[in-house]
Amino acid sequence: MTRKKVKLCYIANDSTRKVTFKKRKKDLLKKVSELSILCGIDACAIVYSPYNNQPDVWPSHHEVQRIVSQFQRMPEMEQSSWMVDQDRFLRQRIVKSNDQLIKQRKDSREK
Amino acid sequence: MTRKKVKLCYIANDSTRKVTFKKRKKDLLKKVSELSILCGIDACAIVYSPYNNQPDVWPSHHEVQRIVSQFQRMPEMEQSSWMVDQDRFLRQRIVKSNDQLIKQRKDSREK
DNA sequence: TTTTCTATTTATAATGT
DNA sequence: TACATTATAAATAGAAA
Repeated sequence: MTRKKVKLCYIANDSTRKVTFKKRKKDLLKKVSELSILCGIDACAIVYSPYNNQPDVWPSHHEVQRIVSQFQRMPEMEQSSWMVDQDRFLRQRIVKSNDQLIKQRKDSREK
Repeated sequence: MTRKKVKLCYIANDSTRKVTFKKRKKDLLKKVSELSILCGIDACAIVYSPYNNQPDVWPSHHEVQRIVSQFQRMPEMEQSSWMVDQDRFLRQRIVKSNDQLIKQRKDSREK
């Protein structure tokens, strides 16, 4: 993208790929942060890599958990708006169950 | 950032904020995609907004589910390596519980 | 309102140390 | 190997349509 318009495909060279990863990951997380602040919205990113056992995330691990569970409460089917009014009872059970999990994790941390 | 070095804080004006959101969200998801392709890694992003009921995500909803469940199986406490060997039973219960939730959702979809 | 334009800032690939 | 520099590509804020 500079000195040469890079082709968007897997970087074969190990050290080049690592350097690119580190730089782009940093800038990506910065962008997530900026979007969230500028627009006052919830956003998160999770980036796995062979260089860390743990993924790099934005914002904190804890906040990602919150946003992710919000995401998981809205099953894929709702997107296409089939079953929207059906199955309400079951979805409520899922939400409740998720809340319990979150509480469980919280308790576990505090222990 | 151009014509003026914008201050990194909540954009008060509604229409400006919406325009900025749409542009930056598009570019953010593009960046996630590029990082993933260039470096051959798993990454995902979830962006909520008041403009859509559903969050904007990258990659597909289904892939985000996969990455997110990978994330959730690695509790926060493991990061700081306190309680790593403690509390194993409880964590297993959480994982199991989570698996049940996923199965529940799957069943719900298939119903 | 939303889209297009563009001056300027930001990101970044290659190179240097 | 990792960090600093720099020339160029990409993103973008504000204005104009």
